[in-house]
Amino acid sequence: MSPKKDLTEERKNQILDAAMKTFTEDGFHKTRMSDIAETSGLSKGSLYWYFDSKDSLIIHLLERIFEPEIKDIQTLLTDPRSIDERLETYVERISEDMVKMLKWMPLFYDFVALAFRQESVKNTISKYYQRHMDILTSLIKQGLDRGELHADSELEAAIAIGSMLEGTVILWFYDPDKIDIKRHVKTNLKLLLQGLKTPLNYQTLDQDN
Amino acid sequence: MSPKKDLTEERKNQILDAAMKTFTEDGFHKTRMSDIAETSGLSKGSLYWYFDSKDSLIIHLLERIFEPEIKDIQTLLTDPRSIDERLETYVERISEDMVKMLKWMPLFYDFVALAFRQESVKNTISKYYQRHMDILTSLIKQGLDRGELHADSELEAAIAIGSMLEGTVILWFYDPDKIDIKRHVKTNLKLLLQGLKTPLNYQTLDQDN
DNA sequence: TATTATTGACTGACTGGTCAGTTTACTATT
DNA sequence: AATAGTAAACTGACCAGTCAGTCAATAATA
Repeated sequence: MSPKKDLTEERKNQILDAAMKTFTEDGFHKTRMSDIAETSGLSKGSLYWYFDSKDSLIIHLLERIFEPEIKDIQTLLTDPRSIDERLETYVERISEDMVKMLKWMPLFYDFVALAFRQESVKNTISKYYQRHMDILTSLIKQGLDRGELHADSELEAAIAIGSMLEGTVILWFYDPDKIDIKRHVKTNLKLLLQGLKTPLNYQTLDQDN
Repeated sequence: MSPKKDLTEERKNQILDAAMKTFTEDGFHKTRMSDIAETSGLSKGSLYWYFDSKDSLIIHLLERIFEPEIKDIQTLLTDPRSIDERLETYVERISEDMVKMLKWMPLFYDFVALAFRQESVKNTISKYYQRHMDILTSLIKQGLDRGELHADSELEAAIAIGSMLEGTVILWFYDPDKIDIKRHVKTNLKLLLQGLKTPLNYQTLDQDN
């Protein structure tokens, strides 16, 4: 018997959209709640009707960013193709997501910096990272079981691919003109797969030249 | 002649030490100039005697962090050993530096986040990244010229190694218990070198797209 | 009318940077 | 050796704002 139609979802989205935009453009710290209010078309009081605090917006935004990305790649676990092909598809999807998210990078790095001081932010980010790595590790495990890849452990290989992905974005940030994320992620993966296909790759390195 | 002994260097260091400590512990934004004054044992006015602003402390701190690291690895360019050995030494030194710097990570990520909004911060970070990559690229070029490695370009290979290094730190942050920076950097490099020693590894890449 | 939704003026704690004035440590003069 | 002179080094109260969050009043709806 609500006396008014429930606008909660719509209003929350209005506010989160506005927060995402202003946080990205002006930075989390410089952004005022009144800026978000103005951008969202609501009043400052309404922001506090739907959200507890400025900080609580962070967690909700992080979830909005990560959730769709994860769902997308989960399908690869039951894909019938070879590991090569699937890993290639995996990093392709990830790098496409990354490129799409490039515009939100300033926002994301504000949050990473905050994660060092706020347990809740750190936990949210780590949780999604964990789910990513789980998928990647499962994929590689399948490759090892089938003898398509060679590594001491699926985790080691997953870490190699995972750090390559994360690192490429950082390098892009440091030097956007020189780094083409999609292209470099692809060549970097080939290099790693080459290594992962060579038996004995973790033993001593010196063979013929 | 100056009527007083020049204390500039000593005082600047006092202030930068205090800034580094408080920025790391409390974050750049939460740290007050009065906190730095208190920690340094000087007054707030003195801070402004030696530095223009709170922001200008960032640039000076970044330089203090990066400069010694760069000088250390430059010696590898004229080292007579094989590329394998030198690259291994390279990533070992870098990862040792990284481990030493782990305690300053919160500070560093505050600065990375700031780099998105402040050209001067971004330029300082990019400049040092550039110098790192130049050294790495030269090293790899030597390997290609001698036929010890195979890649389309020394830059591509340097980017592969560079992103792996940066990415491993990120992964450590997301999951410090699972990631051992020194160990994973080492195994990740082995994987990449394995790929870089296999001829023709970039062959089929530039066709599509 | 009862409940939910919305508003924006208001509060009070907080801060980067300033500046008028003080202290310090050295030099020059006697 | 004592004194005066001097510029650098230093101080901290103060200013002019800023902002997250509150709340009393009001609107809209069932």
